[in-house]
Amino acid sequence: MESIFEIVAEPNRRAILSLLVSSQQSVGEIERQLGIPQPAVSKHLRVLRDAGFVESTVDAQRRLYRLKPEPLQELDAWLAQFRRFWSAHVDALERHLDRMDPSTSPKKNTSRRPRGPNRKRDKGEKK
Amino acid sequence: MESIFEIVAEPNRRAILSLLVSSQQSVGEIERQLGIPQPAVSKHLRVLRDAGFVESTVDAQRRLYRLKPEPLQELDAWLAQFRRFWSAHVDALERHLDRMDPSTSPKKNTSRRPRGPNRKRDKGEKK
DNA sequence: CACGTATATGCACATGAGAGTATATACAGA
DNA sequence: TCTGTATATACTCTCATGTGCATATACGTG
Repeated sequence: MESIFEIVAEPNRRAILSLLVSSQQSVGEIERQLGIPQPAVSKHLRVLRDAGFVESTVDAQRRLYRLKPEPLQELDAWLAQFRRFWSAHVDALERHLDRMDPSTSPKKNTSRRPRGPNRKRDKGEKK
Repeated sequence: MESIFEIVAEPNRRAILSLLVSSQQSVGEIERQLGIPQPAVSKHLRVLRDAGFVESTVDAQRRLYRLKPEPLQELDAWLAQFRRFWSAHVDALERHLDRMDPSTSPKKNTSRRPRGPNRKRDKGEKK
């Protein structure tokens, strides 16, 4: 199991992660809430822990699992390269709609669209 | 091939997406830049197109592929549920560092930890 | 029309991963 | 120590998927 992307590709693992975002859970609690057989839960948790998505502490016979942020932030970092791209698309869509029906887009500027060489989008992101 | 997560789990597909973020490319250009055999490129592009990650236009014998934003935004939307979580972790780290060495963190608040009701950890959280 | 280029597809194959079942390990309580 | 609970692991099976290779299709040019 190589990349964090493959880890997250599994639906049950995504469900587990979504469960853990609210609070830590024991294996049994995860099992009951998701309806996944216990060995499957343990195996997925194993994968998630090896990849750094979760960590566990021991509470008697129970193991309490909780989220760790780093791998998810890595995902976010990979996705970041596309944000500039799709915000540009939103801009284009807005301009398009603006041309078709001015009443449907926000009234920020009722007149012409602000063309020119400097269109600042990207809300302060670096680079 | 079900979910957008499985689509993105494949390293070559991620490479293709990253290539396309700068500009549209033909199959041959992708092939050369990534060193992937042409049938493999075509197959991955097929998967990406079926999932809505890319679209293509015909230019003589070439097909020019370009990115589409929606599936990537879906990924982003899924990740969104964890942002609150990891920003809370950053806060905790800041508080921790603040306690250890006040000079390393910004001077916004010099006093004790300010967040009042924010401090409810999930210690007693159960059902 | 024949040929070269560009891309897509069909097929066989190997590999890896998730599911299911059974079992092992750890712990608490009587 | 025996028993029940909680979790982990081992093993097998099945299936999907990526790859390689060959080939098909599409298009432009001479």
